[in-house]
Amino acid sequence: MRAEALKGHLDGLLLAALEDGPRHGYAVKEALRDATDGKLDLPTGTVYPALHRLEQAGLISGSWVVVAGRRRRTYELTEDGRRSLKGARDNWQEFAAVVSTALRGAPWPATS
Amino acid sequence: MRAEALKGHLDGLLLAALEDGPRHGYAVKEALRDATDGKLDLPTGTVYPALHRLEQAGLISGSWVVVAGRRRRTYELTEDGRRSLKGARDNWQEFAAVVSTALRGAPWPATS
DNA sequence: CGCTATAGGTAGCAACGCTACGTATAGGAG
DNA sequence: CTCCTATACGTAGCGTTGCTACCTATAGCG
Repeated sequence: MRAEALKGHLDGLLLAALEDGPRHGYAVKEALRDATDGKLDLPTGTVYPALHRLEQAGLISGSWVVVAGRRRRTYELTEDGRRSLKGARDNWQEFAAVVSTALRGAPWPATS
Repeated sequence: MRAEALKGHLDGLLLAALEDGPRHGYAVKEALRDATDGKLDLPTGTVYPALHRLEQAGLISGSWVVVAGRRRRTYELTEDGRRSLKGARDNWQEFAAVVSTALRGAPWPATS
């Protein structure tokens, strides 16, 4: 998968991974990997800063938990986050439709 | 459409717009707009630099033409461009499938 | 004569995902 | 006991890239 391809679509994926309950960052990364059959294996340097952005934006809220001597930052969706996820899904639908149409090519208006 | 959404997907769209014959930059912009029912109305500041990039990369080749006293830069796909377009379509298919899957959410692995 | 559509262009910016690191603990392999 | 891997979090800096805002110029119409 090309590096730039994800730009602007990552946030929705992260929100979706938190939709059915709280998860910590590493688990989000794994959830996305598992759900996509390994095809979406995000580097941690992508996941953590993105989660920080989302928290900053108020779309998720995080809290520290200690499990088996390891500290975890657990995130859950806020109400805004839920709304944003819905918006992200709608946007994706439209975006995908537009790109699919334009990429398919035909029928182009006659070449002038 | 969110600004960042297109990142990494523009090149394929431009190549697709040139698939069935040479077009100049402005016509490429119009072709994409018309083909997507006005939903993909790229600013010229996006189109022209992108075409320059594609020419630089050897995916399209351009030449100046004068039509009705107006100079036009007409582009056509190179062989590399045709290959790249094919690759872009394949990548898009995979990318769209992955994002659609992850965005849909279910079924996530059990929350640990 | 002014306005719009057509046609091309650039400079500079902002966003954002990635690479390459660094820290630390738990647990199994040897 | 030690080493290695998986788990878990983090940041600095970079490169790409589309966009905003602007500029130039011609054709054609009111």
